[in-house]
Amino acid sequence: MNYFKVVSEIVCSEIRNLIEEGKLVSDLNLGQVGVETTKDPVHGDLASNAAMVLAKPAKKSPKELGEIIVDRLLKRSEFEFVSLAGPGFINLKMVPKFWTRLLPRVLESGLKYGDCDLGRGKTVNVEYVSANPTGPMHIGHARGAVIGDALGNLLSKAGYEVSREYYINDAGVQIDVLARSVHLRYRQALGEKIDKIPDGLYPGEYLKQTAKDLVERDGNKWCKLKEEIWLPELRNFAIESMMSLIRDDLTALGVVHDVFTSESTLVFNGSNSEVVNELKSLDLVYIGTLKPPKGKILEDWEKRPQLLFRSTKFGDDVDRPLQKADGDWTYFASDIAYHLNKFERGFNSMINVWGADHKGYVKRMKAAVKAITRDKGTLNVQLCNLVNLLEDGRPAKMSKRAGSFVTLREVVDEVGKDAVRFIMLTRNSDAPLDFDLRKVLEQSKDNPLFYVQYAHARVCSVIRNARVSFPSLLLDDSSLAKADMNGLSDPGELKMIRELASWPEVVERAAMSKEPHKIAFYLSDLAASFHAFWNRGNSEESLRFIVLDNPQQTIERVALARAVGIVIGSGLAVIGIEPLEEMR
RNA sequence: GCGCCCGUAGCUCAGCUGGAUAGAGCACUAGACUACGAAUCUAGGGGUCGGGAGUUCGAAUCUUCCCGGGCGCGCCA
Repeated sequence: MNYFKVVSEIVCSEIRNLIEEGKLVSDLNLGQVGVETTKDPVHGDLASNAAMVLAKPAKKSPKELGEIIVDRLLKRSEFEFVSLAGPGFINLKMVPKFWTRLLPRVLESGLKYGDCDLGRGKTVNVEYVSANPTGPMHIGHARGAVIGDALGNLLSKAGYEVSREYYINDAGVQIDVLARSVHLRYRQALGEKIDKIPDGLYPGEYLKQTAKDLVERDGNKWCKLKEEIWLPELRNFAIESMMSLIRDDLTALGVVHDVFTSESTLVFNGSNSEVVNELKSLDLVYIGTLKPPKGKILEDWEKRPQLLFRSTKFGDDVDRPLQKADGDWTYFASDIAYHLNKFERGFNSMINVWGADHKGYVKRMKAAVKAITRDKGTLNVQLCNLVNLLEDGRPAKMSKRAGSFVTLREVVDEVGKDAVRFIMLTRNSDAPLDFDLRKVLEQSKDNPLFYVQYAHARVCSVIRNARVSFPSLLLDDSSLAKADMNGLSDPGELKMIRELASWPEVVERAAMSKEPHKIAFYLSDLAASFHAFWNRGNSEESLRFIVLDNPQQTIERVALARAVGIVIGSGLAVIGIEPLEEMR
């Protein structure tokens, strides 16, 4: 149920009637006809562009056509007024009842209100976080984690079957480095004196625990052996240990995944060579030499023939190497195999949430997906930009522990997971974001999470107080849904209802553009309308939610408040936050 | 040099995928509490939407060229 569509359909059906009656030419395409909200209330609630977009094909001026359509719409009971304005807008003001009858629907649907069938049950794979298993997560990872998680929630609200996935990059040389770093800490744990972590190894203290766990499991078994002997086992042990760290971090943030796919498993199964053979058979692979990039000095550049994928055939700027000089597959080759693997598991539609530093990688990956799925699969990449961690407007001090950065865990412990989640969604994902550790704890409207939660808490407070003032009234959702809502006619009330009415549209738009931050913006707006109306009750008692001498009005206002609460809850659910009943 | 992203109020940003007089918050100014929780709200000033040209009924939005900023640019992941 999306009222934009309802009204748009009313307009279209009247136009179709006019066509049938021969008053308009028959070959009009109504696809562009729609309605939108108006900025200025004097223009009514909604405005349709019908007269403007159809003027040319109808061979009439927008004004002429508009008058014909307006004439028809005036006969309908849904509108309080219909008028032609400006360059040809058809302004529509709905009768209050059109809005108020929405409330029972919200109350009955509960948190499901706003769900839509945009996805029509189609499956979509959302891959996010995929942080290298070489250490705990930091605040930058958290942004991708939250965006991916919220996007998953959003798409499933919009009717998609969502699978959430984490790709474990456990095959590259960085894992060897990790294993060596663990071995060093391991020897240290067994009493060897280590003065300084050599360059090129991970210095993080978190590896001490991993080493301790290894000692506990295996004693000094790996201590004196050659690297060739211990490397494979320590790799596995280290990956396991790091992934358990990361899983703990994700849990602390409330981020979930359905599937964890390991790169090394794919490599081990030969998926990489398979996929390259596949590309060869499609004649998309050749041995060639790339030109050195211009405008960038590469000291160690040498001309070298390489195994290249013809990504330029699919819109990339240059062809891309699949194999390294030492014969290993490039990360790109693995990634092609991985995306084919996703496709073969039934995901035609794939979304990856990546850090903005992977921007240069997007074209080649899209090209590869196009090639390997023979254009049946689509890849969509959501890039997320940097997070600047601040403290009172200044860059936050880095953790004192050597070789460490501010970990996600430290931030979550400091401000809570809900604050992290909400703030991560207060900016478009590809814009850099300031995250101020002080501000997110402030109990003021500077802090959007607080502002939204406060509105929800006030809703709960209204209901609690109404039960005390009117012990005999039934104020559960289904009873409220039966109330006659005709008393709701104040502009502030109707504004809130219109906003509630637009929630399904907001969900649909956010899902279409894959921008979960739009949900956060919407919630702030809705909260503002609620706070505004609330405050008018301070100076004008008749505008309070609870009107002591008027139980009927109280019921209707409580129903409205409750509906606001439901929609806030529904939006917070997308973001992954539990609404609060009180804030004391 | 090439590719992508960005430039909107003093600051931080929205702007519903081309709509009417471009909007919020912060800051500034002036107001509203014997409280349905004032942790909030109301009002006011503040703009050549980086610049020029184009597309059309109509452009912050689309095209193009400049200016300014960010990121990326074999064998790292």
